[in-house]
Parts: sequence; C-alpha cells; structure tokens
Amino acid sequence: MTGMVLSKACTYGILASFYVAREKDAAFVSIRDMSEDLNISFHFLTKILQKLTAHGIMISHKGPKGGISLAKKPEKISLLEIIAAIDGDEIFHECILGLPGCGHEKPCPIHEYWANVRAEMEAMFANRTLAETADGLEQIEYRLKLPVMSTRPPKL
Amino acid sequence: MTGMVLSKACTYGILASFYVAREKDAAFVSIRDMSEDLNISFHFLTKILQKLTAHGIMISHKGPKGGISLAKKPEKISLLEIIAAIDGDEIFHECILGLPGCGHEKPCPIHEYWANVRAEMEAMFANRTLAETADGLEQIEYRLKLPVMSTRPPKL
DNA sequence: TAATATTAGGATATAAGAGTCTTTATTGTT
DNA sequence: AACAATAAAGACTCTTATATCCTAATATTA
Repeated sequence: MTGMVLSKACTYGILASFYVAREKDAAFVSIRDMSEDLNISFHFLTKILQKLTAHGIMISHKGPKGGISLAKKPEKISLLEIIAAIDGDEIFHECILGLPGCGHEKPCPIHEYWANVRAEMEAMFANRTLAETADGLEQIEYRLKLPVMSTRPPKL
Repeated sequence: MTGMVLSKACTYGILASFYVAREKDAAFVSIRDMSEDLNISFHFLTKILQKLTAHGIMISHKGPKGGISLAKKPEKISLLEIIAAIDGDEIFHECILGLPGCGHEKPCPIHEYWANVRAEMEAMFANRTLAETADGLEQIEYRLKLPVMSTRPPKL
C-alpha cells in the first residue's frame, strides 16, 4: 500500500471522529463498542484516540460508563486538526519529491504546481468540520464502516 | 514517514526521469553514474527503472556503453505516467478514507470534496511533462539531488 | 573469443507502519 | 471496601516498503 495520502491510523481516527460526532447525547462513547461497529482493531483504535485526546480534540473518561467524547463543539473541529494530530502536517508543507529546502527560492522542477494542489488540499480539509459531516450522516445513508477482512486460509 | 502522496521509489523514479531527460545527447545514461549523482541507492534505482522500462517509458541497454534512455520524446512523457508505472493510479481513484465502494452513489462524508482535489492533483501530474521540467532545469538552478544521509554511529 | 562493463533479477536484511496482547491505573457500582 | 468496567501504556508480533547483496544474462571491445 504505497503512495497513500493519509495513514491507516489517520483514516481510522477520522472515521471514529465521525462516529463520536454523530452521538448527540453528550455521554461518553465506548471505544470497544465503536471499534466493533466500525470493524477497527480495538487496541489500535485506542492508541489513535489517545493522540486526539493529547491534542485536545477529544476527552476520555475511565471506568464504567467511560469512553470518549468531543472536547469541543463539532463545528469547531476540522478534519485538518485531526489529520495533523495523527499524521502531522508535513504533507501540507513538504516537497512532493522529498527534496529538503525546496521552496520558492530554490524550487524543485514542479514546486509551484504542487504548492497549489497542496494548498487546495489543506484548505479543503481545514473547511470540513465534524458538524457538517455528522449532519450529512443523518441525511443520507453515508458509509462509515470498514469491511470485514476475509481471513486468509491457513497454510498446509 | 506516514501520510505520503508518493512512495520513495516513485520520487526516485521521477528524479531519475528528470536526470535522463536532461541528457540531450541520445546516448544511454549509466544507472551507476546517475545513482551516484543523485545519491540514490544503485540497486534500488535499478529496480525502479525496470518498472519504467516494463511500462514502455524508458529503454535499457546492457553491456559497456549501456544504460537507460527515454523511450519517447520527453514532451510525450507525463509525470502521471511515471507515477502510475511505479505506485499505480489507485491514489487518483480511491476513497481518501479507504472505504471500498465509496462513490457518487454511496459516498463517504467527504467524497465530493476529495474527488475534486484528487482530480486536480491528477490533472496537474498529467499536464507536467519531462520536456518542460527538463527545460526548467536548464534555465534555473533547480534542485535535483537528494542530500547525503548521515550514517548513524555503529552500536557498541 | 576472451575480458569487461553493464542491466536483470532473485535472495536477504532493515526500518517503519500496522496490529495484538498483557498489565496497570482509574472510575463507577454494589 | 470490593468488584467490575474501562482507558492508558508498554511490549511484542506481523507485514510491507525500503535497501542491500550476490549471481546471471547480455553487449561491447580488444
């Protein structure tokens, strides 16, 4: 799986954020339940959500009735925040060819072109909030779940 | 290094293509020389270039005075071709959240937004040819070389 | 035809992401 | 106070991209 814009951890984090945002009753959402509903590894998802809590995007609560919830109003949380918390924001600032120091002064052969696309991508993610995506989830039957992976047959 | 648009193999392949395109004298370019000039692992670069020859983008020639050269006029080779040959074109067609079956019919919550950005990205790469980038390389002191990585000190 | 220079290709090694497992810390409930 | 439920945290495994190494195949040159 080469050449992917977002890491798997990041896509999981975004899907989980949609899931939490959809829960309107301010209670905490169980990570276990969420992991089962979304078909995401529980322990892996836990680690990802820890990054979101560390960045002040979510709040966690231990013990019975514990779980996770948004730390801010969903209209105040952009996908860019979530991406930056999990993957970092290098993708929105680095040279597409990985050349360090590439910039307007000393550009790589496609610097200006990529800088444009990159900026549009960043703006798009910055403008998408959990509020609108959660709203969308109510109106249309949006897809959220990952498919259950077929386990490969055991070797003989 | 998570969340990267192009794999390292792909960026190497593009840099090498620039390098070959810059050689105007129709002779073959030595992969060894190129790998040293660009600071790219010789054996790794060899494998990457094999993909480009397999896709009809380059021609290779064994033996003394052998090497690699463009199979077509540089104005006929787009960066998209090179990317597709090395990384595949999934990145230009898949859901940003990795949801299989995501599309106009059954969209993920950000499908339409990503589809737009994705299409612009693809068009940008489709419109960049080796000819113009090689031209640019002559006019301005463009950057091509990767930095020499500092080797980590040996374990005790 | 022999020697040499070069790419081709397979086998192996390394590093990082992805995913799993176990233990600990914390909180609510009885 | 004891118990159960839950997130936190670290160690470990698995997989894949990245990188290296070695041998084979091929072409040029003398």
